[in-house]
Amino acid sequence: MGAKGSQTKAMIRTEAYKLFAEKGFKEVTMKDICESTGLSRGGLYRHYAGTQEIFSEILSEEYSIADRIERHESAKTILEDMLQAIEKEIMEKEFSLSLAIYEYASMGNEDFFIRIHEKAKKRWIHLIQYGIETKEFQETDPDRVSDLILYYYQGLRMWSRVIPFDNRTAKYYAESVRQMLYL
Amino acid sequence: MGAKGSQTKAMIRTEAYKLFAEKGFKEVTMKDICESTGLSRGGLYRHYAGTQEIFSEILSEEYSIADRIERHESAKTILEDMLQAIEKEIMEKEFSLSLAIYEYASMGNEDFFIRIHEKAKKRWIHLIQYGIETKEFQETDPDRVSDLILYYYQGLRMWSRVIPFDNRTAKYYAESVRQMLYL
Amino acid sequence: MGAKGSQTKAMIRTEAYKLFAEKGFKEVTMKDICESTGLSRGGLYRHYAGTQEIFSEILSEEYSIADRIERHESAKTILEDMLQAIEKEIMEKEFSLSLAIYEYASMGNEDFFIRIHEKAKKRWIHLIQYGIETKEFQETDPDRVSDLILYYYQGLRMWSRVIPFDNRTAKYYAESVRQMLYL
Amino acid sequence: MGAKGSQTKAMIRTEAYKLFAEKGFKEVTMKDICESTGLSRGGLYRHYAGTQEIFSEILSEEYSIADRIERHESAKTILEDMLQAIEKEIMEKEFSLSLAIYEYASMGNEDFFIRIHEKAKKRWIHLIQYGIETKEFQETDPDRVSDLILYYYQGLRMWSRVIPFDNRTAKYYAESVRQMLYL
DNA sequence: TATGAATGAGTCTTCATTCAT
DNA sequence: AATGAATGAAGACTCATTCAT
Repeated sequence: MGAKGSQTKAMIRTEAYKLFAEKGFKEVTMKDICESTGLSRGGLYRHYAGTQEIFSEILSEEYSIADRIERHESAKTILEDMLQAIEKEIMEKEFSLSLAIYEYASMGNEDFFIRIHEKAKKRWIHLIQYGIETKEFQETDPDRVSDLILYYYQGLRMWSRVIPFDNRTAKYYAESVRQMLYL
Repeated sequence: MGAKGSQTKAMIRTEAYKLFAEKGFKEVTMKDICESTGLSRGGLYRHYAGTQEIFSEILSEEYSIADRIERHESAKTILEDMLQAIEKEIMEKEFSLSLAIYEYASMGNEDFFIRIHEKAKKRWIHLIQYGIETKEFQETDPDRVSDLILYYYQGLRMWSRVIPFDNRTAKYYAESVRQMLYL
Repeated sequence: MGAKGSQTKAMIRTEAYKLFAEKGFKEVTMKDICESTGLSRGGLYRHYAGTQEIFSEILSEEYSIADRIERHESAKTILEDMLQAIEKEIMEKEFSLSLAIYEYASMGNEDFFIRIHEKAKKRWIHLIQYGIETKEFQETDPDRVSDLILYYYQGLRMWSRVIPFDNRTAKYYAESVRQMLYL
Repeated sequence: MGAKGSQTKAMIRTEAYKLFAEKGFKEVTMKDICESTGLSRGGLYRHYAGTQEIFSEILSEEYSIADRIERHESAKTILEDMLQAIEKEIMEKEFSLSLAIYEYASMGNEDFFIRIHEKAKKRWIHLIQYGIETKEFQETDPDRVSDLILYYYQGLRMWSRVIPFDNRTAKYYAESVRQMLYL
């Protein structure tokens, strides 16, 4: 695969991302992607064998970005950075793959998401424990609180597609997390 | 519509429910429902014009049940009843329409769900305010806390389809809500 | 078949007539007729085995009426009566079965229409010959002129469904026929 | 669309023409056309979205041919050419789209035919006026006579599908028109 | 006679996928 | 690499027709 090929693949992913964000996973067809990219049937199939393959590459990209979050000094700084990132994501619902991810996961691709979820949970547990150690956070059960933080976030993320949010809703999230953690 | 007709319709809904719970909304076809019910194509269409119609009748049933929750004496009793109902629902994921509902809502049927959500939120706000008045609950912001309770629940409900929960996860929910509210 | 039965049949024909006039023969379904008459599927089938059967009975009625035209004294009087009847029919296009008849005839029922046409032609030839004898009409070829009169009429009748006529068009018909025949 | 594509489209039109001529518009299905052309369902739909689309392209071809009739020197020559073309068409009923056109027009596509009819009428009126000027034709009302010529032709054309014509019938048409026009 | 539930065949339409070019 | 024609399977939907009641 030469340089041109990987450029085309990247372009396909970019276009497909928009479609998945808009319509979820199940409703996007190879035909749709042909039309968005301007490629012919055969041309598209040369790069990707189906929507699953495209979507799973998009996800890998997504989550490798999610992993890139770096560590700062204080637990508080890290927390505030994370909250800010989440708030932004919730409000930019037009770019959210939440429906697509959920559909995809429900179609027999649970494993990938279990792994993602476990990773995310570990990160939160880590952070909470660290904050407790540095006396920045309350003494709480890190396992329980990370569950709350994660599923609350998932709930928000999902329904932001459906329910028109004012930014109060996103603010509440940050506030609730702070109340759970800060002294 | 005679007795036989409405029996058949009820049977169709029962079978369709299982399919929607299993595969979500988009993936269920009229053909699937034919096969599950043992009806012919024409026979099914005599009763329902499409999956949308069946699903929306199932939802109406569902939510009219959800509305039937009555009021008890103390805020605490009501809360515990609600938590128990939720816990049960999360663990019985095979009966959950969550994916189907989410897909259906995302397909241009937002209004119905906004209304449902508003109703549920009002119910929680009411309960929280009532608990504060009776000195059973802490002084909190009912709006914010009800958001947390609702979206956390939605997140759990959704991902319970995908992530294998131990009952710790459901217990955490109840515990977190209690911590947010009780003195 | 009791009195009630033949009443129901007559009612079915009346309703079906409207449908055939509106949509032609091919497009009318037994279901349509059920709905128009308010009868159930089984109820309708008890009386008629299909749209063909209904339509052919309607036609028999139609043409037995057409045959009922009586003879008057002078050729001129008879001609004027015929022209008037035709003019009326052309303008009342909403009651015209022309499309339905044409479709029906083209579906393997030619014989019936050939007979009808031959009868009509004979009638005109007769009239023209009679008029020539009584010196009311010009000496023309009755065979040729009756063709003109009949097919011109058919053309008008058909396209009156499609092309919006002013009554000039119908008047022209009468005028042309008069020019062909009168001295 | 490459050369192969437009060849296939032409082939589809050719085959569809035969079917429309044989069965009218309403009775021809995409499946029929698949079978005639030897194309698969998807293959056919790649070129045409439905019978309407195919038929309307066939009509455009038809009538663009009809428009191609050129002007000659004398009114008489032109008239005789026209009559000959018409006579030929009437006798070649197996190639006549008359039923199909009539059905199609009656299904809400009146406009197209009104325009066609108006054009044809204008052409006849022109010719008649020209013939009167050149003293080749009698002084008649061009409007009225063109109506006669056109609707007589339509009537003939239609019923030639149903009634077995001897060529006398077609000859009569020409003769009648001549009698109406020539001195 | 009449009802309306049910059947099954038929048509429409869309897609994933393949393949010759 | 890319095109776009073609396939065939799948699903939606409609109807004529039958049958138990």
